[in-house]
Amino acid sequence: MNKIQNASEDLLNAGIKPSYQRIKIYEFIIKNLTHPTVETVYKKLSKEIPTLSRTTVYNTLKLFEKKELIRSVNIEENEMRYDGQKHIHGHFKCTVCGEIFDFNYNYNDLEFSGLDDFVLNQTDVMIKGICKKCRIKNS
Amino acid sequence: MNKIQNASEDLLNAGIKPSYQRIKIYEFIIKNLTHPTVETVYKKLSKEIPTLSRTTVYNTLKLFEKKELIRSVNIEENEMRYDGQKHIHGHFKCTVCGEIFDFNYNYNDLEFSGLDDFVLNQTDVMIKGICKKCRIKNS
DNA sequence: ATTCATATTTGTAATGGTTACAAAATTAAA
DNA sequence: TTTAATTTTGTAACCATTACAAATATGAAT
Ligand SMILES: [Mn+2]
Ligand SMILES: [Mn+2]
Ligand SMILES: [Zn+2]
Ligand SMILES: [Zn+2]
Repeated sequence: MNKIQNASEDLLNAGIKPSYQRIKIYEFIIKNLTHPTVETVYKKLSKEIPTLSRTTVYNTLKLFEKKELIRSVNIEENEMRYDGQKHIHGHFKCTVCGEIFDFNYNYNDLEFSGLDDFVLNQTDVMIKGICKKCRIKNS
Repeated sequence: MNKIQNASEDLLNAGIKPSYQRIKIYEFIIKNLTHPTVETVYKKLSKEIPTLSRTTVYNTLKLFEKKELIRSVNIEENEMRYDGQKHIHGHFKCTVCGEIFDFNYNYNDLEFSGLDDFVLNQTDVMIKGICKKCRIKNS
């Protein structure tokens, strides 16, 4: 049922004016689902947009997140990462290679106690460990 | 079955030499279960230990975490928090008042897919929303 | 087309949490 | 007491992020 839309339409639907920079940043995020940092987005897009500013990337990604177009991933302790996938899923960080993997879990299986009358807006499940590749490499 | 121990014994059991500063920092963390920041620990203990250095607090809390005496909580995006409670529990951050609440969930209810042959070392469940007090206040 | 107001982008400076580092102080062994 | 090892301290550096104002782009009104 997902209507295929282009970047401009997505931005307009979120109430964001689709400027050139915003379209390019949005397209990068939804096409590169590797949880890139601001610096990664900036470096890659700078080749295409030589005048691009880091501040624009920071502000634009923050704007996208506020408008719920994308999500931020905070598993890295020092640097923010962004995620173009909006469906509920968890993140696994390999402490050896640093890569961040997606995984699925059933949100409805989670029962919380101690949060009566709280409003729950966003749930994040984060796991740290060793990925398959690194586990085998260091046999 | 938990044997009641004093701070020195806990530190020794973890392989940490119980210096004066380490004992005080450890006691503060296990007695103040409000997920304090480094700055909070430093400010409070400075009254008791006027010569205390921020660096000591940073290094000591990092050491405690590595030796699995305490846990770090990363739900605050800019500042690290520390937690003297080691049992598995989740963290809720109120986006209005900023307070961080503990909640319980059943770890065994969580079934992951996509992590076959991965080594899982640490799981964190974090929720953002509005706490009861703030929800009522802003009726 | 020109003027004007608004929105967006840009570059630089400042902020703030954290880390690096070496000197000072403490502890323990010889 | 010497000596070496450990711990603590204070300062400087680091670096991701934010603040801010100038520059640029957009769009409507005249
Ligand atoms: Mn993801
Ligand atoms: Mn806790
Ligand atoms: Zn790995
Ligand atoms: Zn609250």
